[in-house]
Amino acid sequence: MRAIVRQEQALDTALATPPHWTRLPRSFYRRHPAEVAPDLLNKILLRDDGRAARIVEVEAYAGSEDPAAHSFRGMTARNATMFGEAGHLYVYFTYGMHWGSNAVCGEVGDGLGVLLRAAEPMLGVDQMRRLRPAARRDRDLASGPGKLSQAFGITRKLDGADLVTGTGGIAIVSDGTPPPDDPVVGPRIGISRAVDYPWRWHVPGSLHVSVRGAVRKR
DNA sequence: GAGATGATGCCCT
DNA sequence: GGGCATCATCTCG
Repeated sequence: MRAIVRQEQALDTALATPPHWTRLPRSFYRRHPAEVAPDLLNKILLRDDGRAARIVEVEAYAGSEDPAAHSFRGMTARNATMFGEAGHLYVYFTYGMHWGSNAVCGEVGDGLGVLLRAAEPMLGVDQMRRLRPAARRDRDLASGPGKLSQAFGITRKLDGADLVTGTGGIAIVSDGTPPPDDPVVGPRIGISRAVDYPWRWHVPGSLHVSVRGAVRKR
């Protein structure tokens, strides 16, 4: 309990550092991920040590209506967080080496989420560089789901963290920048089922997205 | 228990 | 644009 209080205070400190950053309400996440995802563009992923990056690319995953979603076949030990309360972080491990970060959406039991695919580093960039020695340029620090998770130190330990309150040491906040009016919409990446769902969005012109132009094949 | 398979990233060309 | 690294999780038996 005391640890939770410390974490929330730490987030408050981080929120106070750049003025006027605000939390998102829980209701923001209690919608279909295809609505939440584009609204997450230009929001800010924030850690309690001050690391911050603007979200520039996302994908929606829609539970039982989406064969590509981890939650498609129902709840398992791995994806249980995805079936919990909206606004929490669902973290999974894949390809034997990469972590993926999702914001849980909808209502309890739905298994809906938005994969955070790429972000533009804003604060704490030195720390991100230390965690991502392979990145040659700053645009490589978080230009992919695995890279983003690595730059933010996101592992299984953060599965279930509350992105609304910051409990767990990570949150998504707003600096008042609205989502883009004209986000780039296209097919999702790195999946083999339901590849034609146009559920990937990114900020037009951003140099920090995972793939620009042509869609990656699989 | 074994076998298959990824919501990928890196490096090289 | 392609090869490869590398293992948790799921599924089936």
